[in-house]
Amino acid sequence: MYNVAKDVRREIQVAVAAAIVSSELAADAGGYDAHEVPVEITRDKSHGDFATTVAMALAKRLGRPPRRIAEAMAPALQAACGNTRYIERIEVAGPGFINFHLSRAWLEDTIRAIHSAGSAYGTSNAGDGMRVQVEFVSANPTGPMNVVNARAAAVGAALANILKAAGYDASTEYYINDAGNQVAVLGESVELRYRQLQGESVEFPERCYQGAYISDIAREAHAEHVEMLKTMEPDERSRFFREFALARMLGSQKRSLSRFGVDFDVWFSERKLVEGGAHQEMLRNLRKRGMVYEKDGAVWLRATDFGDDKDRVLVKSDGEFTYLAGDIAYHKNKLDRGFDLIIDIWGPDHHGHVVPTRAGIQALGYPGKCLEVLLLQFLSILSGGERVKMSKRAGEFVTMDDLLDEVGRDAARYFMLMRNIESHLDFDLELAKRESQENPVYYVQYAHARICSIFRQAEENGIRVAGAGEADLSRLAEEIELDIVRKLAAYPDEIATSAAERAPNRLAKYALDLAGLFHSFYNSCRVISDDAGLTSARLALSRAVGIVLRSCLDILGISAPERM
RNA sequence: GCGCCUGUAGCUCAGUGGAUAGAGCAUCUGACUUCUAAUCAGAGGGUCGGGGGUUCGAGUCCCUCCAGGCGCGCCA
Repeated sequence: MYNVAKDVRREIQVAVAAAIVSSELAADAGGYDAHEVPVEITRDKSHGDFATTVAMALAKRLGRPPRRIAEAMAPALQAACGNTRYIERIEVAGPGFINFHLSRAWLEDTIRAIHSAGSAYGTSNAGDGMRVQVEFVSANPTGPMNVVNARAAAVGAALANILKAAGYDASTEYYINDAGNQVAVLGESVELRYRQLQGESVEFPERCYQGAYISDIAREAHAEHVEMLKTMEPDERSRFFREFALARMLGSQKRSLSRFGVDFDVWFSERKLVEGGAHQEMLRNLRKRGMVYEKDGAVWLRATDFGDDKDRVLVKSDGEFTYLAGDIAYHKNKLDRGFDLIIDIWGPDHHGHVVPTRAGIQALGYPGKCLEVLLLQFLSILSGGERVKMSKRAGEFVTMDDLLDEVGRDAARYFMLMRNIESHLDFDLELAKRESQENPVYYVQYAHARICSIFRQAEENGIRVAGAGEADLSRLAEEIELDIVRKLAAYPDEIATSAAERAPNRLAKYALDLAGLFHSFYNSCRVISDDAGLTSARLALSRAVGIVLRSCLDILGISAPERM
């Protein structure tokens, strides 16, 4: 009984379906499958605990007003209440809602369910074990991790956790762009700085990476390999700088991500893909399917067959593969690994690649819906009320490490997650640092710390903390107490919805709302009092809130401190 | 020109076709002899960018217009 709301929903669905069949509506409605009955937790508790809009949904089919339909079902439903565990009474309201008022049993069962499920509470099999890969960040290894990467990291990691909690078989992947031209430019940039360090007067072209980190790597190369470098031939030396710079950049990126608390199941190297001949294989496959043709010395993909507005070049007239070809080969590789669904998180500047890439996998014979691309909007950093100017080319970017130094992991994570992914995010550095009521991350963490504090206090006072099974939960009678349990009961739904909508921000909002309810409760009700029975019940409630808050914070990648 | 995203309270934003559109901040008024005041209680504040449409019902879906951001390479 981990998910009481689900049991309630089922009970209502069965009762409604039975009511339709046994009422005068049966002739017109025909059979009605219980699973089709829409049941939702009401937003406003004056409308009862749950409600169905089935009467509105049937209005068209039956050709009568929804309110009449609801009224026709009401007697049978009311009569059926006696046979259910949870439904106490029903009422028809508004344009045709049927509201279900439940007995307290469902709230008390919810608390007990949370205690027995512990950290597993909230999980479901909504995703039905679907194999999903989430690929995110995948930055070019040509500069340090920056704040845009940080948003992608926070969102991707949280999304993967949410999918897992909702019953998807999710794994995370980082694509290392180690094969492209930009790695050569990176090596060249470091080598030129190195030569400048040696006193040579060489020009540093604009196409090279301008950031100070390039010189840092050059200094490291000098410190560690100066003797060896002296003996190298020019070609050999260029190769050395390319590999050395690449290794240093990757190391630095992994270190930053790890500081941020984000790790990946798979680090996938583009170079390995190229060396394995994936591009040629893809091309052979497309040729066999008649999906490519030659024109102007290039090889073109028939992308227009799949909704693109023009065909796309896969092999340039100089014989090189395009970026798109690499992307298609990579996605073919992913799908061949057995994933049912690939979710890519890209920047909005790549949105033009979505249709061509999908066309590519469709041309290879995969359904287009295997690939879902989430376009994560960029963010601005605000400092002193001003937008901090960032330019990738000039190497002027607020780095992930700067952000971690400034505001810390938890605040950074929360701020990255609080917005809808397709909304621009203004990240206010001063606000994220402030330890005050303006800062939502501390608000949530503080609720958790408070709960821990209550249990410490209980222990010091020698109060025996009973399990939820023993506590007399009927003692919870305050409105705020019941509001909290209603919120806790909605948690599994909340995770499932966040997963289905790919919306981690929903869970961040949920955590904030739950914390708010708890703070309100804390200020109006004493948990530990002379009344042992009431104390026991309130401790059980507090523990349930603590379990759910911790679960939310874990999923979002934020720590749940025991003291603050 | 075409495509994608955004437009909701002074500010930042929630809001899976449902009932009287919500929260935080900011502003104002109150609450620490208390299990943590990084907290709470209360107040004010809205033509959901404009206009059409779809239907029992639209902030939500469709069309159109306006405003802002981004993208439209045999670059990556």
